[in-house]
Amino acid sequence: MATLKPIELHRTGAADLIAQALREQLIDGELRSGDPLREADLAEVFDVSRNTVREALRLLTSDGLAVHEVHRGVAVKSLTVDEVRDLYGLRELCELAGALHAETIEDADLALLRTPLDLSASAVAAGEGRDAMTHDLAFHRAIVALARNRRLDGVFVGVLAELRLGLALLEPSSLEQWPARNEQLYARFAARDAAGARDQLVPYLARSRDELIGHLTTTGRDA
Amino acid sequence: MATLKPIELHRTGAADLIAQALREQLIDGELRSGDPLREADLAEVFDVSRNTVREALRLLTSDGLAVHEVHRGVAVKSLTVDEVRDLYGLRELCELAGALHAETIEDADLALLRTPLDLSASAVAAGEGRDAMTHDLAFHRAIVALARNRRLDGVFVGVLAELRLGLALLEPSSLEQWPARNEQLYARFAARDAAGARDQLVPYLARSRDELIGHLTTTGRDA
DNA sequence: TTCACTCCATTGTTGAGCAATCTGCTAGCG
DNA sequence: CGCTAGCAGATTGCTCAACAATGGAGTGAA
Repeated sequence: MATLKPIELHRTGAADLIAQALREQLIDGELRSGDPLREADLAEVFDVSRNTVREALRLLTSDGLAVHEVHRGVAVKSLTVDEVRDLYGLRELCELAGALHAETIEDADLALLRTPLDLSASAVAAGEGRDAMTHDLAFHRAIVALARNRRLDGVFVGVLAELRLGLALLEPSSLEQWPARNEQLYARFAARDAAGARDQLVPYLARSRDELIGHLTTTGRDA
Repeated sequence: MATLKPIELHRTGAADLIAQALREQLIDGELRSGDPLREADLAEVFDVSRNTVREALRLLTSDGLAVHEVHRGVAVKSLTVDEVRDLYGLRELCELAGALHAETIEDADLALLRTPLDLSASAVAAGEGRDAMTHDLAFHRAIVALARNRRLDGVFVGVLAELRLGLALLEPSSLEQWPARNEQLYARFAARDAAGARDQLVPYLARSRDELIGHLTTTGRDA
């Protein structure tokens, strides 16, 4: 056994692949809130059977990214203002749980915070809105990961995925202030200052939330 | 329009019904961790097609109640010790979020805590282990509901559902101390004492967690 | 306008079928 | 005796075609 192939640890079926493809179209904004996801159409696009599409759609709906009404089909979820509020409440809970561990953060973990921060900043500079957001959210995921609770991580990625439904519609210009704010937040972690991180985080999230809510209420009933 | 029929607000398809039936068998302990869920068998039992069973199984796996390996099928999830630890960590987060609101709790909310408490106590007295646990968990759900965040509620019910996979295997005798401990907890809420509730809750959960972990490690590798 | 009805697109579910893959058994081999 | 290869049965992954059930849009009459 000269060389071993570590690939394909987690093989996935067609339904999972399609669900993932749809997820990516969601965060790219190619699929907008409210768009119907018709089984027959998707079956043709992905060249699979309708049954397989149905499985993929079940996955999306249980992720909370789509809604399913009997005999009326599946559509991309529309976030209401109340839902955004709840999502941000949960997001705050997750991130604060991570921030609690700022006291005892190790250098290796600090590096895991640093990397997406830099990537996000350069993406903002390059005008790559989608990448900027992806890396920004990775930064926050790294914060939550400090709590070392995989289940919590799972909840958080679910929250972010749903938030992205709305976040995808924000103007790119609103991203420009993020690097500076993230940098301030990072400084609190680097200083092992948990209370400071907390005090930084709460208004940060409140501001982000209000921005999204503002956008939702001006551009239309919901997103 | 003399009489209106308020039923069937949320109609459900066959797949949802089957998933729900399986969920109930899980909490009843009729299905134990590790049991395989074979498509053909279930299709015959529920008298539906294999495709419909597959959809139901997708739902269960995305609930975290079952695991799915490609070409090897679906089986009832086995909780590892690490997962139980993570689940309790998340559970603590949820319940503490609710306990924060003990200061401003209203009488109506207090009643919502009281009812499941009494139901649980009488179920324990009657030796109805399953009902006792159901109402006990409803009590804790009511605590989380104080945070008035539906998304948080959703996370919490998911956590409880997974925990029940292990909880179902506990001896009924270990339930007997619960009413007294719940009563103490309730007293803190009735006194609008958030800090007291918090100090009561943390060791409560730690004890419950250790009991479950102890059971897991003695009776077998995992649950 | 407002029903009532009809038609059509879409979903819900079935059943059969085949390829891919896993598992346990058996035969052969040292 | 132990070990490996390979065969056979069981199970899953996915497809396809069909039909029933439902919702929505359009049509026409009151």
